[in-house]
Amino acid sequence: MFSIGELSKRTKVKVPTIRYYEEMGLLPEAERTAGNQRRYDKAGLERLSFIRHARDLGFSIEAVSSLIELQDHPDRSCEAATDIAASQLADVRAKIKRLRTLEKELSRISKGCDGEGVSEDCYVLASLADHNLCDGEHQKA
Amino acid sequence: MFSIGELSKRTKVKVPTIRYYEEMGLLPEAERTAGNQRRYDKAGLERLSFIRHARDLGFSIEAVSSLIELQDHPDRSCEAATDIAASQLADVRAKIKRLRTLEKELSRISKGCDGEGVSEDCYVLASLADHNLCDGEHQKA
DNA sequence: TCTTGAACCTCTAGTTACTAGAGATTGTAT
DNA sequence: ATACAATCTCTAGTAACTAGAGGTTCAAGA
Repeated sequence: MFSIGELSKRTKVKVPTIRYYEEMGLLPEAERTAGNQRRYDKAGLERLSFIRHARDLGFSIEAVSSLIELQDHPDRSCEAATDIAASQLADVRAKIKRLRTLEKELSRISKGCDGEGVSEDCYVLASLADHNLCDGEHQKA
Repeated sequence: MFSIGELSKRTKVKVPTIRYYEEMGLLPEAERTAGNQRRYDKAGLERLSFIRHARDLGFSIEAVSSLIELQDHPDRSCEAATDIAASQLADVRAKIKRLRTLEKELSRISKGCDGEGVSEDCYVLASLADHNLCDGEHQKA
């Protein structure tokens, strides 16, 4: 059994974040010492590693919650898990796509001004002011 | 002079968001009718277009604020503007890089399970549980 | 001119996933 | 026994909005 600080060190998840996960229900309520401090064992470590891994891959807390639920029921169909992963993948791909559009446009705009002149002549500012100066395919929607 | 609803329609920025921008100082306080409703003119429209354009490119409110400040002073050096743009570009590129790593890993994991089995045998869940099953280069840091 | 209903007003609270800090208590090493 | 790092709970803050309550104003038709 080890303390929350020790768990934090081993998983590289910050102490307040661990408490937060507990509050959110990702981690079960930890056992406590007589003095009310949390104590963890191997199971706690493994679960937190799972969470951290999933979070690192960009899964939302809610998604992680569902994934844990599934992991806790080895006999259930894992369709939901693959769905969640697929949806996360689609999400990531959509974000990449959008960011690439932004990158193109930002890069083009950036190149238009070397920063040595005054605002009035700045291509960066002019581009922002006038949508006609850009490729115009970077709307949010 | 036109209403906030009209401004919203023309810029595709939602009404509450316009009010929010005013509160944040991105938009100057609008003129009001006798009955306290906001009225805008061409200048307001142009400024909001500028904001929307910058936000679409991913600039933070704070960055937009600085950009506006510069635009309001045509005689100042525009170095800050190009710096902001360059930093935003770097940011976008960093995000793309990270997302590409995630995409690779998620895609690999996703392919490992077709969702027809049970949790116990699910490669998605197993990968999350055991970091050794993945390429391991997708930490946050 | 009167009425009605859409549009407007302000204010508060909620969203995501934490982070920071205050003030009090506990664990552990000397 | 004592000191001090680590822990505890609780509140508030972050970014950039969004949603909703409860009340007022504007504009168009009768």
